[in-house]
Amino acid sequence: MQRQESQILKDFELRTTTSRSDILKLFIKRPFALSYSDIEKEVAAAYDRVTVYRTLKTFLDKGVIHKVLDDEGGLKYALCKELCTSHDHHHEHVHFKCDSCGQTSCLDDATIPAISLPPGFKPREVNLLIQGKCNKCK
Amino acid sequence: MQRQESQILKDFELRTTTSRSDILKLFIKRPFALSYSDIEKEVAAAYDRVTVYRTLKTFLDKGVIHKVLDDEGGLKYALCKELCTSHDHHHEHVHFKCDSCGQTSCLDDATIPAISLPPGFKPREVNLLIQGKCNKCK
DNA sequence: GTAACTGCAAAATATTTGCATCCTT
DNA sequence: AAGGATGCAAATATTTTGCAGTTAC
Repeated sequence: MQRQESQILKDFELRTTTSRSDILKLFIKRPFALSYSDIEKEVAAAYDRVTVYRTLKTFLDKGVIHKVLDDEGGLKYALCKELCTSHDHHHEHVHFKCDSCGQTSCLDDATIPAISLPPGFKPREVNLLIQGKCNKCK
Repeated sequence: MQRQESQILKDFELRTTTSRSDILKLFIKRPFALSYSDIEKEVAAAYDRVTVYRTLKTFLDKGVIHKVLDDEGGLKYALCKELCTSHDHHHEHVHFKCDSCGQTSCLDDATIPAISLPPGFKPREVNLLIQGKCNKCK
């Protein structure tokens, strides 16, 4: 069963406002990473640019969404999985960006094998971005 | 022996200009990834912003440097290894960003183990960003 | 000499901040 | 009621484009 927007907001101790609900709905509706401008385009009629910026920042701070690296340098964002709460976070992200359709999706199943680092290096977080052809565009 | 700037430019069939040489020197001098503004700061007195943008773009296009993902979303750049030429490119990048000193370095030795992708996905390029403490800051 | 490169000005984009007003709790 | 959230205006920051003058080959 899919979590409802309002429930998510409550879980993260955020006030329920229409802009937050609407932006959250976007993330639920689209199962891949969204950039700021993707979001802006969808809600521009309803909300101010600044509100979108601030909403995303709040979501990031609270851990509702996480950053997704993009090869172009622009950040994208995606919903954290059910498992993530403010206290318990996943720090391994595997994302796949399709060269054809341009969509970036989270590969929840793929785990990152241990990388042997040079002596003295201590990993805290790992981000893996794979680019290529996705299963729909091959 | 270290490659000279002018030799690198020749190798990539680029005209030798002072701005290109100077920016290339920066990359040689500093063995970690530089952001646009890192570079701008160093050469602002000598060259126009636009020249820096265009020089980086040219270097990227020709394969002299490659993009380095950054957790903040901003792009960084680093020299490609000796092995890379316009024709023969490495498509696996492992980078380590230190939480303390903020420096991002290429881990040339580390290779990325094969990731098992869902059926239908074909990888072309892989970028791995590890964040944590580097060997100097532990 | 000629195509490529650079600098300057300006346009186009992107992001942030201050403040008054409105809304959720 | 009170603090948080929003919208608007405007300040900043970032990146791109056009064009005329300069330079490497």
